[in-house]
Amino acid sequence: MPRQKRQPTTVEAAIVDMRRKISSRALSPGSRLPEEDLAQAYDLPRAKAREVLATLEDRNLITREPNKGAVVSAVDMETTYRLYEVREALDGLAVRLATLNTKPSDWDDVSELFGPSFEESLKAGDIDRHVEAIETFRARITAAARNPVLSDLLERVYDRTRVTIRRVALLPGRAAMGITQYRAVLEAIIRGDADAAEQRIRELNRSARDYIERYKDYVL
Amino acid sequence: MPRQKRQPTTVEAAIVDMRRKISSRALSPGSRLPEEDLAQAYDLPRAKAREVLATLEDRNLITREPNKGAVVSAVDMETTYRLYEVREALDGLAVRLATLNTKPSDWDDVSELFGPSFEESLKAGDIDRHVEAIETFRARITAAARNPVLSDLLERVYDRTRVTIRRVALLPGRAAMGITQYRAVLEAIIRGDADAAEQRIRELNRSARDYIERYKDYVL
DNA sequence: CAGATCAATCGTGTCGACAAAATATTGTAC
DNA sequence: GTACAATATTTTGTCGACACGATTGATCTG
Repeated sequence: MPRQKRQPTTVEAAIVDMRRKISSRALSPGSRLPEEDLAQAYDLPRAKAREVLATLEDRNLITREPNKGAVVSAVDMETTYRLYEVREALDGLAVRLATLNTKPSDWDDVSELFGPSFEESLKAGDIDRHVEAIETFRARITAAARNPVLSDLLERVYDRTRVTIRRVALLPGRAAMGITQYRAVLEAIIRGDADAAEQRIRELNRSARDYIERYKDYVL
Repeated sequence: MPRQKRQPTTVEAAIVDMRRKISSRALSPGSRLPEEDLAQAYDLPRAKAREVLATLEDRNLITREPNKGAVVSAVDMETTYRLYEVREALDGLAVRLATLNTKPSDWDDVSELFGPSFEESLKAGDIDRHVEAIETFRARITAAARNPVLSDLLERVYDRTRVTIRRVALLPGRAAMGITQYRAVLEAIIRGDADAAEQRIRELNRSARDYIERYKDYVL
């Protein structure tokens, strides 16, 4: 159950926060989510807490059963595989659009982020920092794509893969490989080569998916 | 407001039906959707009617304002354009997967549907039949792709383009062009050429989008 | 007649209460 | 101690009532 917080008070804010909590595993699969707890946590009336739950259910983040309540969904291997199939296509489009919509200097700060400090945080075992850099890059790509429909769908997919991403980053060799691949994507974007950029992020997703399949016992 | 129907009684059924009503313009943009009307129409308590509204809002089919209520959203040109950008990528993936997952004989019935009767229904001005054939084809593709995540996202996109599709089919020359293009897609699928099939449905979507842009005053 | 003010109405927002179902706990018998 | 039955508790489901905001229409005034 989420902890107290007296600020949000709106259904939208509660949904955003719950998505974050679920996709980051601050709430783990199987956790129960009583309406009353939600209502208290976000200072909402129970009717609105139910709206939040209905929305989360429609986003496939929780399942609800009549007279039993809501529990956080687990993501199985099959679904993860399907999520990555879709991600490959959507990320590809996002990167393509981002390349077409930006000029090289727009990526100066990301280049900085992907410089030596990218390896350092990894060597220091700071996975949080590593993942955060990647999330920043992806957020920038999504924004640069300037397609709200795409952003919306990608967020729905990310919400269901975020935890897996984190675990994949811990697998032997994966993070180092990721660094190389993300830099390759960024290089193509800066170079203005949309085809190459799309191709490279597709490869990146495929290789992440391969890792997940190979190490599924540790990741899921 | 939706008319009475004493069967569904479940939130899920109400959502499906409302999605259909909105995307088919049985409910036009700007229509108001009072909670009480929804509740009566589907024989639901008001609390569950609110869950339906919350879900429809999250799917971008309606907008709600505090103390005012819900109205059916209009889809503007900009959004339509973005929807088609995403469709191109998702349809491409769906067709690719469908090609890989099927054998030629799986498409016998669709071939029948896309035979001479395809032109006949158009010549007879039977747009409903024409559009229905296309929807059947797309449903088959989605099912053959065997990716629930993809199906889910595509439905969300279709819900927001369905009306436009219908109107595009009425534009001069578009339907005839569509017939050729859909047949080309089907041919590539049957031939087992996933690359060609994906390329062709992407072209199809692009050309539909071009039509929409050219005739936007009549379509939106 | 224009414009402001007020009243009535409609629909949402919120609360409280309780029924109904599922689950957990306790009690009892063997 | 186990198995089963009865009971208590928890949580969802539903209803009714009413406050509040927004909108509409009527009335009054200059």
